[in-house]
Amino acid sequence: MTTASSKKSDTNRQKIIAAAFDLFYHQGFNQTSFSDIAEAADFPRGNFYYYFKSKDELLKEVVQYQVERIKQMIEVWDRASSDPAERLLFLAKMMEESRDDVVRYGCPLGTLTAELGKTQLGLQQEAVHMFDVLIDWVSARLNELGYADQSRILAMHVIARIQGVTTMASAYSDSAFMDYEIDNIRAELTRLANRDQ
Amino acid sequence: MTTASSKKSDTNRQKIIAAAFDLFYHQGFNQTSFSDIAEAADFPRGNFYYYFKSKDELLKEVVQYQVERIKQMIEVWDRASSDPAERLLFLAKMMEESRDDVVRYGCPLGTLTAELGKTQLGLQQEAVHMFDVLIDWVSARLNELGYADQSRILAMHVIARIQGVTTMASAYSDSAFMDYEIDNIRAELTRLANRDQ
DNA sequence: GTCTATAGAGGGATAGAC
DNA sequence: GTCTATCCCTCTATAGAC
Repeated sequence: MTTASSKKSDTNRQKIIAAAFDLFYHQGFNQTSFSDIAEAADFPRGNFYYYFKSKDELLKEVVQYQVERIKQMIEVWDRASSDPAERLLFLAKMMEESRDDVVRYGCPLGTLTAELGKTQLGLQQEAVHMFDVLIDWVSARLNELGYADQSRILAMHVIARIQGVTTMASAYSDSAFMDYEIDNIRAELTRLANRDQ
Repeated sequence: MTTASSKKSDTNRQKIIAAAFDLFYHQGFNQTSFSDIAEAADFPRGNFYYYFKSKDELLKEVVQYQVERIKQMIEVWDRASSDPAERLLFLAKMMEESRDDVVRYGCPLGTLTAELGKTQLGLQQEAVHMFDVLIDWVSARLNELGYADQSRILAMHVIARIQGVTTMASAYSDSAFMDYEIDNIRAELTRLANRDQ
């Protein structure tokens, strides 16, 4: 069967992937067991291997799921404005909306790639695809603003700024610091947009 | 015995703590087993509980060990200059010196607190003491530069900048980005020192 | 296609011989 | 004070009943 099917097992797969993403975020990848996932997604523990070849395979699908979610988020931004400067400011809005989760658990992208970077480099390379989507988009906007060959490293700089904020805000459970830095980042995005190159 | 002793068991303790710090950094806390530590510090696995009550207890001592090391690093900086602006620039030098390790494994402070923040908040609070030492010191220097009540949040900002760089540089194994951002941070430290408040 | 049972390895922690 | 042996638990993964 080559066409997309919509069997019950497919919706189960989706439930498992969504539950796994939340658990990886809240507990870490290596600290999340099949039992945890089975309980959260409400299926028998042993069924896992009917849906996925291995835990690594699950991670790859979780990453793909999150990549799609990030792309959808960006599509919403792009529909809301066609001005590159305005579009970039949605990064600050994203930080505001995820504030409480970030203060409690850190950034789902940053903490996952950091964990996997220790001893699971292959999986880290998969997880980095989540960052790629954001960086590609920021880079494209900066390119429109005239930054040309500097756009990619500046995009990484912007994402790094955000990562630093999430790390310290969650280390100290400090929402006020997060708010303070969201303003700082909004200001830097505005400065980037207004400075002629 | 109330006076400090220097038995063989004390040097063994130190060996274990140093080995555990390296392993926690390279593998993560929860991914490091007693077997790993015993092998690295060359002592029998079962002896662990002669030296430490539990793995949590070991972590606390590892944090204290690292706190002392950071304090020693700062003492060297303070001896090398008495000018607050010059002193702050040692943060950039620190990044240069740890560059290769950071690109490979991330920041030992940031990745440890991020891991523990997921499900071991008590241990995270211990680990954050490592950040406290740096932030207190940066804050004191900014205070000398006239930032008064802003000095603490600006100190957190500076450390957050560094954290963001380590996260992205290690996610992408990108030394060039790290170098680029070390220059950025050096520039920001200089700006902070020169702007009158 | 769904589930139970369990294998096999490795984790933290303990008891007790020397 | 040092080390061996081992307990009990949980983990990933598999075999095979239904």
